Amino acid sequence: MPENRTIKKKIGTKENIIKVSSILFSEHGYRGTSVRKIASEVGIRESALYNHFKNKEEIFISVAKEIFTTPFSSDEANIKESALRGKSFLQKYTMQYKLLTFDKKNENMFRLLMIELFQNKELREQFMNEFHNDNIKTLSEAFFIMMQNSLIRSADPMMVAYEFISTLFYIRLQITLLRFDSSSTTSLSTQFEKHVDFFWESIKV
Amino acid sequence: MPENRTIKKKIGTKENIIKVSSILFSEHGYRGTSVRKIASEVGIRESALYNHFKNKEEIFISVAKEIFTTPFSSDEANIKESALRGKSFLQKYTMQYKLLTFDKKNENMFRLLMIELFQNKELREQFMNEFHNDNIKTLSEAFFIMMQNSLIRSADPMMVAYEFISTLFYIRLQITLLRFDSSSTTSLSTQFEKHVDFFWESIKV
DNA sequence: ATACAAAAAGAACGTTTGTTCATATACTGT
DNA sequence: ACAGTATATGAACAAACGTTCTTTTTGTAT
Repeated sequence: MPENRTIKKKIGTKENIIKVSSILFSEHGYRGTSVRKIASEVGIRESALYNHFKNKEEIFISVAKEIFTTPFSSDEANIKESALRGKSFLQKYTMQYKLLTFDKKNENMFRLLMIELFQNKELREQFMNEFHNDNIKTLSEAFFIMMQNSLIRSADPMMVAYEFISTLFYIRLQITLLRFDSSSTTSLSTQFEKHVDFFWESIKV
Repeated sequence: MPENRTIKKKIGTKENIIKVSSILFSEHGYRGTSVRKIASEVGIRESALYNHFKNKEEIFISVAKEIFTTPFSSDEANIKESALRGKSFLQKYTMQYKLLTFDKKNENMFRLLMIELFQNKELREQFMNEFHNDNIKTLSEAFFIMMQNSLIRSADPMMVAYEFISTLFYIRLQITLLRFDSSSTTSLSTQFEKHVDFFWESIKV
């Protein structure tokens, strides 16, 4: 059983299609990506695609599945403990967010999300629910704990979480935009840390 | 000379094309809008379009011009005075931003911007320059004045402006998303005001 | 080696796309 | 009323699109 032939050739065609498609979709969008382009990039004819997927939309669905499957905040259980550390919790959280921003795969998926957001109702709902609400939930819990322990001033935890996450999102969008044009992100890369500093000064008691 | 025939019929065809196109583009994007669809919506044949525009892209350019021509902050001169009023300046600024968010025309242009942002390099640059930097410039000036007059705590004015504008943007994006699906925005519509309140509490001295 | 299933190729299909061109109609100034 | 220009029409085009066939090749289990 020759597992992998030369270097890493014998990767399944189906996975290859998804991989190639995720790059193309995240660069040119759904409409801007033709099945012929996908096929040629995979190295097969377009008709061969249909041995693996029913149609183009099914390919997109397979790709889009990965948009929201981010292993973010793997340790939800011990939020209560880490939230007690106040600022360093925010720093850790932000660092994870920054990592996603610069991670090639997550970057592509974020770009795809932005491109198709207004073209795909399901994506819109997932953005509002999973992407937004999950983050708000996690953060507001942490802020609530900080308030209980008088680490930060009293306010609506959801509101504070909203304020915190919105800036993270905006930084991520700008960085993703710059990187799409291969522009320098040096002036923005420290924005994450500066945001935490500013925000902590804003809420600390 | 019969100026306007029945009600307001004799509006020029060219303006009509732009008007119709701006709606279609902002709903389905550039690729998702065909010249035939535009023509039929205007009430002419697709060939007649080419009497007014060289090609499809020229139509888009005419539409896209209106994205950044927002009569925002009409009174840039008296920023120094209004900034002295501290929080009420932020409230006024935010109210203008909120108005744009809910204004049908500006809403469409914002949506178009978001849809085409990753498909159009020129749009990306304009977003970073005009859309972002102009706002940062205006706001940072105001914050600088507030600091000079000890209305707010000392910090990098650009940084403070960035923090302030990023949340405005995020609220706008979410509202635009919800309104696109005709969903209720009641829970979000007060977010603008709450943001100003929270932010002022964060920076006031 | 043979048989069978999976995957790829090649050709073709019906649409839709943006655009062009020759022709017809409508409007405007003299 | 007439000429000239601007605008609309209808037909046609070449190219690209997603998809569906039939046929060939490949890989695998017996």
